[in-house]
Amino acid sequence: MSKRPRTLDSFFSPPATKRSRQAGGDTSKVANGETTPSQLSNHPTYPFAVPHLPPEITDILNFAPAQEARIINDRPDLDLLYFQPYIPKEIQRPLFDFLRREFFFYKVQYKIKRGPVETQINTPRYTTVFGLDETSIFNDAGEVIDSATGKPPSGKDAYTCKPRPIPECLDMLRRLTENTTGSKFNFALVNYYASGADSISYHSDDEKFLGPDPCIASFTLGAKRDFLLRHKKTPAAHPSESQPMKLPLASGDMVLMRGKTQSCWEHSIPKRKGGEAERGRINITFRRAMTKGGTANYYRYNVGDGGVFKWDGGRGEMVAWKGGETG
DNA sequence: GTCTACCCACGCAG
DNA sequence: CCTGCGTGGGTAGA
Repeated sequence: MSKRPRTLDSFFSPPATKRSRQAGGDTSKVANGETTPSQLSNHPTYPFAVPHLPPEITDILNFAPAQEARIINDRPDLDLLYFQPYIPKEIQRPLFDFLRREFFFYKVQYKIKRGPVETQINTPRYTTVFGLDETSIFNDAGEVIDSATGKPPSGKDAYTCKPRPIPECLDMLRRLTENTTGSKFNFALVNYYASGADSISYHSDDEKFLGPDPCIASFTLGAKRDFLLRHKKTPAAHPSESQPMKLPLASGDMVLMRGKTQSCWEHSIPKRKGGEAERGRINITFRRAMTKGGTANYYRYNVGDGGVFKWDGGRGEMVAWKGGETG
C-alpha cells in the first residue's frame, strides 16, 4: 500500500536510511508475496507507525501455546484456563521489549465525586487500546464502515471516538488466541505496570457491551505479579470455597476468564514492594465488544487525556511524549 | 531458641 | 476507584 495515504508515517520514520524502503499499511506486502524484515502497521489515528514483529519472534510465536492449559473451576462461579506459559520462553523477553519500545501509552485521568468533593484520579499504570466493536469494521482504506451495510456510520450511529485498528504485531497474537480458545476478539487492551507501585484495584470486566459471560484472554510479559481474584458475595455457608485466589502470573502466562467469572468475581493486581515487580509488567487482554457504546467506553477510559508516554530505552523509564496530545 | 525491629501484605476509611 | 494509614504476620539478625 504505498498508494494508501501515508498520513503521519513520514513524520516518524527515520530520515531515509533504515526504514526508507518500508511500505506502510497494515496489510502491506511487497511484490511476489514476501514480507520485508520490518513492515509497519499504519493508520491516521496512530501517533507512530507500529512495526510488525520480526521473524525471530513470529517464527517461535507460531508454536504457541507452549503449555497445555490447566482448568481452574473448583470454586463457585469461577472458570479459568491457565497457560503456564502460553508464549514460548525464548521470545518472552524479546516480545516484552518490542511492545514496550514500540507502543505509545496513555496515563488515564478522570474525576470522581466523593460526596461533595470532586477528586482527580491518576490511574497507577500506563495503558493503550486498539479495536472496534462488532457493529463495524475497517475497510481497506482504513475507514470505519458498518459491518452489514458497508457504509460509514452516520447520524446517531456515528462514532464520537476515533477507533484504531489492532496493529499486526498484536493481531497475530489475537488470531492465535482465537484459534486456541475458540472465542472471537475484536479489542486489545494493553497495560504497562512500570513498577511495583503500579496496580489496579479490584474490578470486574462485566460491562454490558461485552455481553453475558464474556470470555477474556489476559497475557503477562515481563515481571511476575500476583493476580488476585475474590468472589463478589462471600457465601457464608462455604467460606473455604470463597477464599480469594492468588495466581502468580509470570512472563508468558495467559489466563482465559470465562463463564460466570466476570459476573461473580473481581480481580486485581495489587501493589508490590521490591524485587521483580520493579522491572515492569505488560498485560495484554483480548475481548469482544458488541456495541458502539463499548468502543466509546474503551477509548474514553483507555486513551483518555492524561498525556502520551513512550519508553525511553536510554533512561530506562517512560517519558512524556512531546506534544502530549493525539488525535 | 528467643526477642525485637523492621518489612510488607492486607483491609478499611476518606 | 485511588491513596494513606493501621494492624498483624512473618522473619532476619542480635
